[in-house]
Amino acid sequence: MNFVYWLRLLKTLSQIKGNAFMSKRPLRIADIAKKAGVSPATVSRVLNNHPYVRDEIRQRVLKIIEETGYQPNLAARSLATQRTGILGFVIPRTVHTFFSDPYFARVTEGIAQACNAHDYTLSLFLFYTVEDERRMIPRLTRKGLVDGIIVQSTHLQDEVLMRVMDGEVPFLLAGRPVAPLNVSYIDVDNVAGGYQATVHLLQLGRKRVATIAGPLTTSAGIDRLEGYRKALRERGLPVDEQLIVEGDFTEMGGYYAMRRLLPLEPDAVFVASDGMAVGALRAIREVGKQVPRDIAIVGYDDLPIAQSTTPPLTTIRQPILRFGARAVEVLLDIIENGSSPPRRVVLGTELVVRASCGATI
Amino acid sequence: MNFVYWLRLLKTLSQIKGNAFMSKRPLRIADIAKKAGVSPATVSRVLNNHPYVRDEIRQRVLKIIEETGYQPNLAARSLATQRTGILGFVIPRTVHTFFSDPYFARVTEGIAQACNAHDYTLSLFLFYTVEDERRMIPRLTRKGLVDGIIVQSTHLQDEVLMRVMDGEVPFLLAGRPVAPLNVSYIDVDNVAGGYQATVHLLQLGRKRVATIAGPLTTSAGIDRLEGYRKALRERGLPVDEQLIVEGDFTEMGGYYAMRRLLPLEPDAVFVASDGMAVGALRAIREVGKQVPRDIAIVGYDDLPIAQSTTPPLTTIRQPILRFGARAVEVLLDIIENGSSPPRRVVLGTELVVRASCGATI
DNA sequence: GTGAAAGCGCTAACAA
DNA sequence: TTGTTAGCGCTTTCAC
Repeated sequence: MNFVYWLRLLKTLSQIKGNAFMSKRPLRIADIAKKAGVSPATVSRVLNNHPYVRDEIRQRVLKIIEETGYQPNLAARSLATQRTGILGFVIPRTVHTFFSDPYFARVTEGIAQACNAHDYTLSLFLFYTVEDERRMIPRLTRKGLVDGIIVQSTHLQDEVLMRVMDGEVPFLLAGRPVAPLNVSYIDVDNVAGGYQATVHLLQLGRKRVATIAGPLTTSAGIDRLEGYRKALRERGLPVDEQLIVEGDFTEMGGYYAMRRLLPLEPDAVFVASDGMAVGALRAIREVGKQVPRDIAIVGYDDLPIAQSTTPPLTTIRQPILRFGARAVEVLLDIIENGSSPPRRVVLGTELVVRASCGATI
Repeated sequence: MNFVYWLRLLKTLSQIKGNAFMSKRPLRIADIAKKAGVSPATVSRVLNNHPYVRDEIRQRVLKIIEETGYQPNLAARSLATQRTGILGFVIPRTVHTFFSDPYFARVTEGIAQACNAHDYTLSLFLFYTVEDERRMIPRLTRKGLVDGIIVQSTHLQDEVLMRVMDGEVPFLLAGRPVAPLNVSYIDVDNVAGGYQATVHLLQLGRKRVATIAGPLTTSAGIDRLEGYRKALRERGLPVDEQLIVEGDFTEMGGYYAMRRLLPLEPDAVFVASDGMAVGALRAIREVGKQVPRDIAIVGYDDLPIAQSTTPPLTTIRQPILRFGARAVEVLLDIIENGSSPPRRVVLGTELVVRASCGATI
């Protein structure tokens, strides 16, 4: 019994059993048409919910589709319609916190849910090296792979953004671009968020309010800091540049930023992300100071972790899931109706008071 | 100047500037062929690195492709080759911790990196509702969308798994299936990991070693607990079922599990994930006990957070990134060479000693 | 309402 | 080595 014979045997067996070991040829639209005694065009109409199909025939076709488990071949459909039903979510190389910042997992979830709801498939493009970007971007930006792209906003002049802008595929930025580009974006009102947080601390009577900012190469970092400055300015308070330390949205970054801040004896800190706030709490605990008694803390994001720190974090809630969902909706709108004029969607934030700010609840 | 006129103007402008505002028709292979004075077939050969193309011609074609920025239409290629160049990563609805457990973000990263390296695109299928699954699975399991699927292993008899097994698309389970199915999977040696952790605690002289297990509906939960049992058994120690508490891989779950354990006064706990360990540490801190003096802790995963807890976590390191990378490799192998015989890949674990176990380093 | 036929843009077998 | 040609499976005019 030689190998080829054995292979053929297996193949036969698998066909008899009808399992997928070596699968028979998938059904095509023509097969369904024949079984239903209609033309492929009619089956296609049924598939795509076109009007002008006699109801009796529609039912007959649907029944056969149901019985056979027929699924249209998506590659063929894409070729014919010039649509793939896939949306891309792109994280440029310069966003190195995709993993360490739970924020991104959450946004991804929001986008995924919205894709499910709108019957789109989500493709994730995580770039790590220049080589990754060089190879994948050209595909991404040509028709035939994705119908639209959500690009995570990042450093000024990021190459990914430039090339996506230059491409043929509709796109939307997740996060305001740092430079004032004429593109569509969706963002959270980070200035308002930073402002809310800082005002809250000031209203609680704190005198030396410091901030651990996000990376000042990102609009989120810049805007939250701007909100902080605005709050001080409006109340006629001086902005002490020493009390502003830049972090990188990671726990470690928050820890080290807080260590730099501690000798300056702030009595409150607005930390521009919950992740960094966790690190800041650790730094404070290590020197034996108490939160909120000695130092009050307000974070940003309202990730689940904010409820589990000791003490629980007062924080600025971003509607992260809704952010992802809206991003998909806006992108679909752009795909349908063109990218002009650019869409600008800004979602609001909300102060969530817990224990770390020292407010009596 | 009415609206239509204005639109037409913009369109003209955009064409002059050559930007993508309203893009001209993308180039096809025939256009390149004409410019190069060869046939489409030759261009195709160049594109696909076929031999038997005269070098001079190859260069000429490549030059034109370069100049024009031509990119082949992927839908058309997919239709012709019956390959899409897309791999799917599926998270069934019953895995509700995709967001809260950083483990998944990490695995996703590993898979994404490997996809980049192998020139595949990654599609993410996060299911939340039965409805999601009902609608998306049939697509997923028919040729034309993805070339292969990585399915996150989950509860016994999960519907997703059943339907993927029944489909036409090659697949690989991430995580041993709970039931002994005749399918390919990749897993970490969780029994060995649980064993290592428990033995370590016993060797440090701990007498009442408890465990916070993962969900016992998952193979990871089951196997890590089995490792714990095995360690006690081998040393002739009794397994006190009271000292085994089931968690859910979340921080909250770890917290509550530890609260149940505290009255039983264990002097050590093997916690089956770092996330749960963070919760356990919090519960211990709240009752004023000290780690590792009163209670020693060993976690599982070696996520970055393990380095930032107080005290830093001794833990079992899983090669998560490598797990994702290997998963892709094995899946590609299955796609190339068929799913029979089933592949079984099991990666090793490693004990990382930090402070929480009380070992003098 | 329905069917015939012409693509969608690429690959691959076959012929030259 | 290269070109010709026939699909890949679906949608969509256009005619009936």
